[in-house]
Amino acid sequence: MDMLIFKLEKNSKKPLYEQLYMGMKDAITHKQIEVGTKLPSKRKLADFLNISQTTVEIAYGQLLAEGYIASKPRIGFFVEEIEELPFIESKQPKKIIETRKNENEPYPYNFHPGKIDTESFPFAIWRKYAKDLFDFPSKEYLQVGEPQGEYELRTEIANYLYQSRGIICDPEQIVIGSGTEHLLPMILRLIETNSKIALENPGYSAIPRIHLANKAVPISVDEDGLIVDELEKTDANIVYITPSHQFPTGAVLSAARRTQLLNWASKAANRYILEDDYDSEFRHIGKPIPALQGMDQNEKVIYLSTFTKSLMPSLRVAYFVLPPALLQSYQEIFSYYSATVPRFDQHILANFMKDGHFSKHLNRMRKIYRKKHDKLIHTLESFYPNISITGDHAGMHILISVPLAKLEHELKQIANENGIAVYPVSDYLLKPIDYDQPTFLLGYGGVALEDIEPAIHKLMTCWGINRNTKKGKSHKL
Amino acid sequence: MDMLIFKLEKNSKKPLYEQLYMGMKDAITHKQIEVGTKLPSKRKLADFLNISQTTVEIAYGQLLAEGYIASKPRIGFFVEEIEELPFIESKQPKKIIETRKNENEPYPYNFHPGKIDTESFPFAIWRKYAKDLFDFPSKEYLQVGEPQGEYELRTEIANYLYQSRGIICDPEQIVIGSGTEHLLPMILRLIETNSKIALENPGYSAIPRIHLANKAVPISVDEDGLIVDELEKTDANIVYITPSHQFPTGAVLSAARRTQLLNWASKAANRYILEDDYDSEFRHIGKPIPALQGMDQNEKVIYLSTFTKSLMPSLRVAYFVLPPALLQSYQEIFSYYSATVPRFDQHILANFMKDGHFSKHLNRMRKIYRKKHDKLIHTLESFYPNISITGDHAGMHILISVPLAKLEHELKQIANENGIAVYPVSDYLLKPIDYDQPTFLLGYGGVALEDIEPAIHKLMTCWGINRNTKKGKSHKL
DNA sequence: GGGTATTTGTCCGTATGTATG
DNA sequence: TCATACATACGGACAAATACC
Repeated sequence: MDMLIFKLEKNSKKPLYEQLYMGMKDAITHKQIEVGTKLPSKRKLADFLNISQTTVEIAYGQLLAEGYIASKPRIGFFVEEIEELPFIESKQPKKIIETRKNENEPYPYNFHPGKIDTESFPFAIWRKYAKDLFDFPSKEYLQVGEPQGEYELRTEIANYLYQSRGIICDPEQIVIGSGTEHLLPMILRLIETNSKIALENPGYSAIPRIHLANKAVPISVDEDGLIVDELEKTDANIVYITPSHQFPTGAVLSAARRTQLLNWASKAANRYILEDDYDSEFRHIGKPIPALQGMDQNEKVIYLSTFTKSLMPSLRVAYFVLPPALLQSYQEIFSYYSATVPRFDQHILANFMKDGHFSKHLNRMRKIYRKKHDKLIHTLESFYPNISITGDHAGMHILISVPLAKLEHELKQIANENGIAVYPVSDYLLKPIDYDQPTFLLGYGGVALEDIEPAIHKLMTCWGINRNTKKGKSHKL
Repeated sequence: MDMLIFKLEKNSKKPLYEQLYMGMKDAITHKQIEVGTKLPSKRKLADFLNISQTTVEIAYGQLLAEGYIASKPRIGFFVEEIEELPFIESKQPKKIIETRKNENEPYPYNFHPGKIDTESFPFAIWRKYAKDLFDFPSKEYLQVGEPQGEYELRTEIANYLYQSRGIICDPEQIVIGSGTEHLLPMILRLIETNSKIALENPGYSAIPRIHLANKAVPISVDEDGLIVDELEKTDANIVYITPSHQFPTGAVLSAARRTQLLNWASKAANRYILEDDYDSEFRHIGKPIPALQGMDQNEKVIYLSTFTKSLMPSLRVAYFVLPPALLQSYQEIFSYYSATVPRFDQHILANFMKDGHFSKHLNRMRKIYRKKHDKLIHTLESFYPNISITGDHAGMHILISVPLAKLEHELKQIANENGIAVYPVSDYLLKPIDYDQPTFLLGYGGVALEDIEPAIHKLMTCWGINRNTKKGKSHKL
């Protein structure tokens, strides 16, 4: 062993013990030191290398923990037999084709309806809660958690739903999962294996694309929301609906339609309403629209929501609230499932909510989105009065219809080439609808406030829509 | 209308407009105002109630937004037609079943095969990576990520698979998701909508329980793993298999069966093999068993694995590796999906792996599990030679068969009452199999090293199995 | 039938208390 | 502590529909 030479650089950024540890580990794995060899004692090696005993001790300790060497107290350290994972020599050199998508946002102005404003996220607070959790970690949090999600988080969600949406529910009724898309199949399975689901048209496009293409029934939407008359003519037994702010048209399900829908559901035991309340937090005019669930006397509404818009999309926390009558069958069927959101994230979020940071954050974001909304509406109305706007008042996107004789995807292409991403409403159609004019979603969540006006001007310029310099008329409600 | 009396309390904590809104909403829903009635004008009502016009205006605006009333500009507000709400009298009052599991571990000795050793998890290092991520957070990480998962993590997984399992794949082939249970339906959909899946019997019980109950075909398992002859007699086109360490029997799929299985798959275009390599990291004797995927020349193997055993169950990170031929259809079908693991966790894990902590941790854990494994085997063999042990050599659990004339669930019950959790093999049966003797899974991941011997003694005592005090024979490899 | 005053919804500016940072 | 911003509430300007003479 005295043949081994370790290159230790005192000025390296790597600590000395790590250099020593790496050197010895390499020597052992490359069989430069025979198995069973006694290593030099801490004192000897420290003297030889002109470093402290402690440094050697740390390096040896690390090797010991990982099983490269074994310690015989008062005798010495000995090299262990290694069964490290084998390096399988492959015939061809390892070549991994780099086909990675460009991470850089290709569109300077991206009006994607799913983007949120990231400027105001309270990273510092979030980090504090993450840090707190790991500072005094519960080792139990490493193990698999409750299938419905952590009880602490479900409690906070129940409180939040009561205070902000008037929904009275017990944490037991809540099921947490990573994304609406993954909760839906659970709900479908829960109700009936051969359920037929009705969807809004246009509507949230991921739903039909995911599982249900063949069984999904499209139902039209007008300014009062889903046309329940149409639903009544189908044989669907489940309806997926966004009553507070129909996606993407922004329609609010009217009171008449609400009762009609609840009546429809009450007429058969296997009929259920899936209420997706995805962005109820952001209503720019008046109070939030009450949830359908609150009117439900017959346990026919399954309330579904997420933190995607209200906190961040990347956390992937969604949840649903089961009517008590469905609880038992849920527990029978899904006791073998496990919650899909990491437990640490669930507890970070739960603590974040518990201390009131979530509602504060919501208040902050409401203001920000309202400002962006107002700016966008104002820009469009002042300069482009020929463009009709629908679906404002709430959420993080609007719909615009432009008086042009081109196809939506042509206009989208033109916009894209000019660095602007817009999203044709036809992308959200389950069944074709003839729109009088090309219609697009403009999500303003991901566009900076100061970028909104320039972005709109650029968009209209590339579409060949002239700016109306006359002082625009005012916006009608 | 002048008959209606609204109780407005100026000093109430509820704002005036909300009191008015609630009052009118109640009146409308309870049919106290007839449909079509013209409501009093803003000014009239404001005068009458001695409040401001604006207050009335806001209340009317809210009712308008929710569709209880309609506005005819310059004429007035009119009550809309609303159906009566149904109310189905439920027989029993709604009561929520309090089913929260006791958070405290009810079993001092829990041999659950899914439990891991939590004592050695490097919380400090993990916290450091979490902290680093939030110290200089990329705001982009709040937005939705790539559907397949973060490229950085997929790169690390590809490197890891190459180095530890000899699997050559591109990060593009990897899809990350929260748990095997959620990735499986994706794979099934990818291959064929009407796929029929064959499962090992006994096998990972969650699989059939989750989606596939009616379509799943059980295939028997012997000491050489899945009996491929049986598979060939079915019309299944997908087989889910754990070749390296069959769950739960521990059998290794023999070389002969491997080629037979690959040949089976090559005989039809829609045949695929799902190789679940869930605990290949922990093999206690000899080199790791090579992955089936490495033998596959025909792009018929979809490799599936997770960090559940190797890191922690609660992180919920699983992934699969698609053969290049399936990549395109994946991207067509699932481009609208989003990855189900929070981006922050993905990056923490990626950085953790990048800096070598994952392989360090694996080396450390291998050593720990081997010690527990050896202790468990040694205890059983020394003191209870009548108990036959199978499925050792790898993973984090073994199977024991006890020479008792009782039913498995009776024995389980007895054990539970004595504070010991054991898991009958019948829990993992898709189709009943007659075992000569009651057989149980003993997972030693979650039992402390020093608890193993006392736990076994206590278990055997409560089952009435006597300790053999003769010095036990040595364990045969 | 035409002119005018009134009523109406809509829109806007502003004062006050309160919560937020 | 102080400044800011917002929710709430108030009064009034405007234009369209209506009623009245």
